[in-house]
Amino acid sequence: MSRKRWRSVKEIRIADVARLAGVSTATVSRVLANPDKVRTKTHDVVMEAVRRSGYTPNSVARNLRTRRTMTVLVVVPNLANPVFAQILRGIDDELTQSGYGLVIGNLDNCLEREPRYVDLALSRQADGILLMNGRIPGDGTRHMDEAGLPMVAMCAAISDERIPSVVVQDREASREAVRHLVGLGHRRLGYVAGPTGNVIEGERYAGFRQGVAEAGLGERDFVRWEGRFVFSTGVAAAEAFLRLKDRPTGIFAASDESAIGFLKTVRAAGLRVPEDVSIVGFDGIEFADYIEPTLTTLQQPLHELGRMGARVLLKMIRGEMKPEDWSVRLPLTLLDRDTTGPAPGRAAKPLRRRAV
Amino acid sequence: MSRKRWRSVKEIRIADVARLAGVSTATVSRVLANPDKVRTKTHDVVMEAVRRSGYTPNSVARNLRTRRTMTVLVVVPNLANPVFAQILRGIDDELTQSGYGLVIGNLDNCLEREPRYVDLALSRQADGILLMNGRIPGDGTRHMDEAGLPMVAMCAAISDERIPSVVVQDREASREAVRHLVGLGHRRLGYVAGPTGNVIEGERYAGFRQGVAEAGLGERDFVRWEGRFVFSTGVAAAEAFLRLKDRPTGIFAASDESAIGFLKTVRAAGLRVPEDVSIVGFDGIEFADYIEPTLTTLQQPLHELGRMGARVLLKMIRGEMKPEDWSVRLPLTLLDRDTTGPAPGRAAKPLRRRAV
DNA sequence: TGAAAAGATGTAATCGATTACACAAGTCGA
DNA sequence: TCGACTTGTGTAATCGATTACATCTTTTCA
Repeated sequence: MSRKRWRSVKEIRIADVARLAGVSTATVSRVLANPDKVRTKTHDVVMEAVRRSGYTPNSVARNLRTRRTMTVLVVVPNLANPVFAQILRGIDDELTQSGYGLVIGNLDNCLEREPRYVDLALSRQADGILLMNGRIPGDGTRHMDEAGLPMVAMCAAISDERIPSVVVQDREASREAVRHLVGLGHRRLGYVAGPTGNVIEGERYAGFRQGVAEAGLGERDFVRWEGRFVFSTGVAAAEAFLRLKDRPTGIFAASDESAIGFLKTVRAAGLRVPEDVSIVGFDGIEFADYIEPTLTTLQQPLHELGRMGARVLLKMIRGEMKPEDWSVRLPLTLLDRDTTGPAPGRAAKPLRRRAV
Repeated sequence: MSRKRWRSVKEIRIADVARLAGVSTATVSRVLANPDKVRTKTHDVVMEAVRRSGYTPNSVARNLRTRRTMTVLVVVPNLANPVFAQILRGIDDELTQSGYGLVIGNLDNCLEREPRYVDLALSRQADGILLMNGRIPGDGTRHMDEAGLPMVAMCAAISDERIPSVVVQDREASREAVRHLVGLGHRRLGYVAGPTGNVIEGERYAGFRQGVAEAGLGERDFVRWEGRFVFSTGVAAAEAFLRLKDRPTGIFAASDESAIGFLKTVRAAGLRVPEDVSIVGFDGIEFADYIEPTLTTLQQPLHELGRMGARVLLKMIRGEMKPEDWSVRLPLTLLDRDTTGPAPGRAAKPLRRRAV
């Protein structure tokens, strides 16, 4: 297929620099890694040679010899979801501080792509993995676990393995969402779900049901629509909602995107929000504050989540784990905005920002 | 700092597999790379040994020996912008098809982070680079260019170098946006800009001014607000807009996010869109269809852009470039939705989807 | 001043794969 | 049955850095 393989114009090795500087390769290496282990004079000569030759160390060779890459792999289920961009920012900040690099693997919602990234790490291209893929742990993760690869789960419940987890309190937050709706007088609820089998969805749904139970409501007092954490799920759920004879008045969506999809669709059908129906989202993405009415939602501490995940992984890589690092659970904040209001035939609104 | 370095439980090398199978390492390597170059019997014996030992090749060693990584680096200015998630999807599709992997480098809007990623590639951790950073080419890119590293610019105008570019027709599309507004009777315009010095911003602004000129308007017939491609820029621009005595009626924002920020702010101030002011965005992100009113915008062929960029880079890596690959320019589509309408004191609306 | 300690540098082994080359075994036609 | 050819496998060099150890130089201090 290929006519001629592409070749670098100049390919400078450490040996070339050594020759140019009149020293051994060991010295060049030392100048670059431990400048204080060589004489100042030598240092300057070598650095000059480095500059003149335009030398850049071949990190593949270095990684082979040192047996580490100073790189961490982050597996993201879907980059199009703005939630992950925020988390990645937190991860990156923490890693950079410690001299580590970051490689992002995007699953694009296809679990079939997972092995590709798992291999990347197994084949020593990364020193550790941050898994944000909320799947039930399968063969892939098991292999990594057996291979002893440092790894942190950034979604609930994989934690029952020997894998530490850094997560948000999905369950408690979902309960709070229900409590919020019930507090406004809503007695008939709707739940716009995430992907069935997803660990995070499982937590949020569990919290929702817990809230329902605590309100003294039962299985028949709510409707559940399956889907994913995307706009179109909200649209589909709303369409189903609109076909109901006895419609819920309080909706909890497991993601902001689906909440927004729902919102748009019911408004297009002529319903008023929050007068006819109240909606609570989950995530706290920036966009939720730019729609009309602004979305009541549970804000995740995304940046902090990223930082904590990276911090725990680094500890694991360095063999510095402490017992309390094995399970970190961060609280969320309820942003009480304009898509929630009293149930039809009720009164005013409470405060604005409340910790869960 | 670190108490004890973490160590893998079992570290299986190709030599271990060879011993287990009773063959040489060369044979194991061949079984894995060219299964048809070995006897079936041998193949089975080796594969069994691979399975039993749980061997995964060390790709760092392989990369060193073969002098390639089968990996491409993509430098993204800001992952939080949904535009890039879409482009990445296209890139990934194309690369996967050719057996290449993808590493994402996020600049997070800090140009200072660029050298980190440039080094990544210079140090042979990637076989090529896709640059989406719309900066004027600086030292970083020059080094890569000199090192002969295959690289494709996915933003306008770096193309005057020896670097191929795959871009959208920003300038033509912006002209079209102005033409659209002018066609609706708007004679006083506003331009919500991207970052000054950014190549893409330059193109879009040039197109805007070209459109203005073609409409027979002059420098005093429009206002320009500086900013970046984010929500808050739109908010700030709208605040400035609201303070004007003689307000424009047709606004062109260089990104959907800033258009949405603008929209929200002017509506909050009591203006009606499009009755009082029309707004055109640029990008065609999914969100733009979920706000109210839905945003008129120029839709980029994001997936296609990604595929083309990757395709050209692969050609470059393989030394298969043809003259027409050096400059690819993709057309956009004007999505005529609900934020644009006749200038105050004019009539109806034209068609819905128009190629630029 | 001289012996021991500390400091600077060089030599060569090493990381774990791939692959050119050599060689052995098997196949074929005359 | 013999060489020519094909096929399969092993030996060892190689990719480009790092680093243990040896060696040589300088400093320190009794």
